[in-house]
Amino acid sequence: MARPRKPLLSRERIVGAASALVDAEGLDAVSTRRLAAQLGVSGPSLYNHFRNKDEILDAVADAVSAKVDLSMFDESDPRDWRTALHDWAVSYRAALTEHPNIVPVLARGPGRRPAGLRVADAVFGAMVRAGWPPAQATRIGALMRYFITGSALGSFARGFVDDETAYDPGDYPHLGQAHLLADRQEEIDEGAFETGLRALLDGLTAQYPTAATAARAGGAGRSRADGP
Amino acid sequence: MARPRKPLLSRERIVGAASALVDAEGLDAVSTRRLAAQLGVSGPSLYNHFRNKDEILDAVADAVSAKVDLSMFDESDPRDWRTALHDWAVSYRAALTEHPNIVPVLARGPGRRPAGLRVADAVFGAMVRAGWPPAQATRIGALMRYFITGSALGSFARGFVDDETAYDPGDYPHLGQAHLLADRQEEIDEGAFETGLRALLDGLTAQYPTAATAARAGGAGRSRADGP
DNA sequence: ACCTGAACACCGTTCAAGT
DNA sequence: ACCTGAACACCGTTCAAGT
Repeated sequence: MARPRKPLLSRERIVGAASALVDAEGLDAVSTRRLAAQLGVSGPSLYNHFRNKDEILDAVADAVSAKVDLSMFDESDPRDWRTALHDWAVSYRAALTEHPNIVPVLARGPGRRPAGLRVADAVFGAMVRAGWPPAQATRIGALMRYFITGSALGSFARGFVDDETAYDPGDYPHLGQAHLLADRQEEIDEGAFETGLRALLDGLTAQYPTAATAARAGGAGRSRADGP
Repeated sequence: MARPRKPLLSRERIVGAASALVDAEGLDAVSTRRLAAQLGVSGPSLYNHFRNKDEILDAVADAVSAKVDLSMFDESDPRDWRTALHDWAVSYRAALTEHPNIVPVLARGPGRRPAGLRVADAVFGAMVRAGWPPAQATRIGALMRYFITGSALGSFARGFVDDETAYDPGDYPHLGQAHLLADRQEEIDEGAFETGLRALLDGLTAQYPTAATAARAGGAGRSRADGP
């Protein structure tokens, strides 16, 4: 065929097909050859649009980040950082659990993908506006990410086998009911997420700088070390 | 050569060589052929000891779980669940950051690997002994796992590029200092972990059932739904 | 610029054959 | 039981050739 008058491919089409393949069959099922076949082209064509396969998967992950709702950081009272952080975390987790197979890629870090950066930017900006010192705002963005991606990645309950004999009481004295976890996977993971999120927000609320502690810490102003 | 009088391989030798390869060159560098070459055998020999490559990587991950210190759950005052949970989390994270390349495998879930199960068993048992209702103890084990593996997996700072021009202020109004994060990776990730761990423990302390709430919740005793 | 087929250097896994 | 080489059906990526 050689070069067609109108390009057969685009980054968007490739990312769309790759997303569908990841969702349907998992990360391991994505090969450049299979992906190209679904797009009706030959394997090497993809390399006109992406440098390599990893870049395609990064773009798939970033498309998920792009779906995370960030409006709560603009619209709400900037002083109510707790509610905004809560609603964002729930929205973020929902976006990830809709596409669980790409989470390992997404969890590799936010720093090089535009939508992931937009998320980091929004959280950091909102926390600073709410009165958190910049160094703490950086930490909050990071630790929330840890918890959210960790919960989307490592389904705790999914890891257990639905087999009463799998967990020998001699080896695991407290796991007598563990085989029941497999059945109630979603409920348990969601309960753990909610309990953890509440604990995190309660704990952060307790660390929120009052006027007194802010005055004690103040004076130096924002330094180079406060990031990002 | 065919069959030697003394086996050339063992599961332990294979796991050891695989661990070294993962640590030195990353997950992608592990192929059955390279691994076999380092062990002085041909590729298919591995299949006499493991069903497939995934099982080898699972065993590598489990070897890391086996290094997590669990003694705090036996030795300390069972009422001091907070200190035990803290020390365990620090020990767990330390084990993971020593072998960051295997964390994606480990994060897939604890349910099928013996050392991972031993960890889940110890945490669950200690929380129940400390007075947490079983359903909450399950959640605590899960949410702590989320946070710890999330923090080991997705280094927040590592994701940023050390390039002042990489973060356009038009796109990311609050990320003016983001390129500085790359330099101070370890410090930032550790600070975020510590801040988050403290927040989680503070928040859980606030949720710890007092005698009053325990009495209110009591009566039914432990039910099938409390897992695990 | 954007596609193609051919080619290179790999993969994971199966299997019959050897001791 | 435990290793081997050969073989199968794949990979990601490069590159010259085509329009």
